[in-house]
Amino acid sequence: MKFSAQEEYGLRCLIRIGKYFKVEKSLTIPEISVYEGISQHNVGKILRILRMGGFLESERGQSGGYTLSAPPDKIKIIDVLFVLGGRLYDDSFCQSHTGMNDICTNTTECSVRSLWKIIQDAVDNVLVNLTLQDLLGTEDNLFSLFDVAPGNNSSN
Amino acid sequence: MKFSAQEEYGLRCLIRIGKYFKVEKSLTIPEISVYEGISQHNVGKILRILRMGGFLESERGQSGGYTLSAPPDKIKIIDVLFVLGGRLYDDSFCQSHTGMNDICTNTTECSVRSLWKIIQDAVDNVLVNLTLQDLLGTEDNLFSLFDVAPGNNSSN
DNA sequence: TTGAATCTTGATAAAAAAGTCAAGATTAAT
DNA sequence: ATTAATCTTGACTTTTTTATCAAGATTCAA
Repeated sequence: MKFSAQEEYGLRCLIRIGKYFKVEKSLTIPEISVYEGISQHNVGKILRILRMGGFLESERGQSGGYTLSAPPDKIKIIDVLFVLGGRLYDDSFCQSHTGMNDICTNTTECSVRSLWKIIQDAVDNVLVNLTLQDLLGTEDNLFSLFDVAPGNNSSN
Repeated sequence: MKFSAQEEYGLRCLIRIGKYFKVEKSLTIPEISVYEGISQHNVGKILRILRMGGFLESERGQSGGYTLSAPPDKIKIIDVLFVLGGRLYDDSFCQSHTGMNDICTNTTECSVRSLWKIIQDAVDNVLVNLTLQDLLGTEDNLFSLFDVAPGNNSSN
């Protein structure tokens, strides 16, 4: 169970652009590349995905660059992650045999699918109200939303 | 955010073997291959991982095969998934700069890491008390553990 | 209108994951 | 002992994901 590089980099680029929303400054691919340590080509590729997903707007030309297509508190992280990396469990998978539980109980596949669905629900529950705005503040702000102690990295 | 094929197949193989635990029957690679529709070679590769992780025991020879190394209610799914596919977020990553929140707040990387950690915690919370035993029953049994309606596949 | 800076796109290359293969080692039955 | 059935291991091939490249299109300023 892993996040893809696209999810990691995509979210970082979006946060980076989001930090400049309130000063109405757009960011260029070279700028983001330097800030995030991702190659320009890769930044371009990732921003294309975010743009086509409706989260960014771009302007060409000498004074071009990328800006958010909506205020940070209107951009839902759950939607962003879906565009960047899909979902763990897609309901449509088992729609073909909804209610046919006699089949599902005999296949280990459906036991596993059920577990994936439960995990997906747990993740959705975390993300459902989370917006880009929540990721623009300090780390502490984010943790406090979920009652997680900031410095609880086990030992040390 | 995806589960790997190894996680999916590994869990299915483990559940399959677990279903025979109470009748004390071992399963062979060819049997599991047929049951789960996975090639024999791939089953062998996956079972090796589970065996080295301590969840399975194997016996060679003409009457050989695989059995659980412990009763299903003693095998924690969280441990199985860790061996099969690692974790979303590893605490050791940020241990090097615990408390240095002034750095973390300036890098988008740490905003994202914090989100990964929160999601990992949510998943752990689902898995912490889940054992293989819970996956051996019917689909309904599993859903009832988490208050999920069995037939809630949105529309249809 | 020329040039420089930018985004855009499809094709290509590199890396990682998944799956396959072949040869070997062990065991039990005959 | 011999044979047949099994697990074991490392190497190999294929597929998917990730990252790079090159050529093009757009915009602004001088």
